[in-house]
Amino acid sequence: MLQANADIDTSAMLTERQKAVLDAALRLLVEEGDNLTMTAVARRASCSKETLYKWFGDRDGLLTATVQWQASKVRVVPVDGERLDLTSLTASLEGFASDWLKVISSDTSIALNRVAVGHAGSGKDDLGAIVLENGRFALARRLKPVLLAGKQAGLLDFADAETAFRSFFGLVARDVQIRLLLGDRLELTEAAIGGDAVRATQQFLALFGAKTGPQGL
Amino acid sequence: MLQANADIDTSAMLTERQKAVLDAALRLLVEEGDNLTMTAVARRASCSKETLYKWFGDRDGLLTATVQWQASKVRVVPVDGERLDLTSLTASLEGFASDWLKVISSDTSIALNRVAVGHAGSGKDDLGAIVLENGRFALARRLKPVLLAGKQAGLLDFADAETAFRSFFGLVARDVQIRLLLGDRLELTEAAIGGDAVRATQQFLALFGAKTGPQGL
DNA sequence: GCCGAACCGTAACGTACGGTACGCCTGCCG
DNA sequence: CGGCAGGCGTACCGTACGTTACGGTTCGGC
Repeated sequence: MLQANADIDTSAMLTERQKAVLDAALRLLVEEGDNLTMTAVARRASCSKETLYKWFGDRDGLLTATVQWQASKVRVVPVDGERLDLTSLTASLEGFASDWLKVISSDTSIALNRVAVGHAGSGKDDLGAIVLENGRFALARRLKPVLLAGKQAGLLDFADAETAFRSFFGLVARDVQIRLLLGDRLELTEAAIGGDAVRATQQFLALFGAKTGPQGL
Repeated sequence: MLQANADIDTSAMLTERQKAVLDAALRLLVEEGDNLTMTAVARRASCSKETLYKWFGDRDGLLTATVQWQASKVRVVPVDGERLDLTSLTASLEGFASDWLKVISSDTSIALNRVAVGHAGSGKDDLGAIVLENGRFALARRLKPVLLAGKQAGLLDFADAETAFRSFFGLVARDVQIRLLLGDRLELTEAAIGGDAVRATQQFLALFGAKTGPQGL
């Protein structure tokens, strides 16, 4: 389930003009939320509605193209799972936590998640699946190799990488995402994010750190 | 901020008929999502649209009344913070975790959160604030006395009840709520919820349990 | 039995918006 | 230079839905 083949890179077959149009739609989505109109997109992008329909089919097509376009912009570099000690593992986890908090508190992420959640009710399109695939599941794909390497190096101890990841996810995100989506003002400064990242990492290490660590004497 | 005086009990000044109408609207909200029409509500509730407008002002008024009505139905009993030992504290925490997972995975909670998130973008009404107030913040109000009692009894150790609560929240909910809101199929059986509740509680105790516990010899 | 208020059912109105058609301009190709 | 494909701007259509108006019905009070 939840395949949604959202990982095939559709951004390759987009002309520069089309990308510009999608960027305009994205900005408008951040400003207006789901109640953006085709006319507004056309005006903002300085193109005609007919072009929008020719390129994207209908309104839902434009929305999914916009979401996929944003997703394609944050492709990530695979981590190099080489020589791992406790400090490098800690740094890596803190980096993931900090990045993730920055993402989910960004304006565009909030706007995208809002429309995806709204559309998830009436299953017209797969916005929810796309967002999930490029958000939470992409994060898991990136983080799990690190966790497994940490286990291999004897630094971490867990039975299942999936459950370990989900606990890390919970420790990092806590109630932040749902509060932001529900409109709670909750300014996350750079410093607060950094603090949360080290706290979450410490807690995760306390839960899943191997008993036979460097302090094992 | 986020006051939204959503805790004044408006359900007292509702006639039985009005409650029935709101129940119909609620069921319809679960089925149809945010795209429910006034006509549909009137038909389902066997009342006239004129009555809907007379009672609730406009569509947004009906929506907020529905959300508040649902919120008023889950008023909770205050816990008795008496004689607390580790087993009773554990049981209490597991109860909170299990209840919370049951709530956020229920159809009505998902539907309500979906519309509230959708409306949070364009601040026409305060659905997001209401849901937040009766969801996450109500849980905090109920749980914090337990945490403080646990600290008082020497069973827990934390500096700030708020941050301790948020960690507990993260350990319990993890990625469940956002996945459900985004439409991920994710059936939580009674057994799975129970297992998650004990796991989350154990992890929380591992993080915040006092070092000088019953095993302190 | 009668009155008025509340309410039901439904028809009607206004508008916003998705979707389409058409005229015009511009740049490319032969 | 003529045609033409692509694209802009805009006017237009159809429809769904929020909102209002109105006639008919029930019901409590005198």
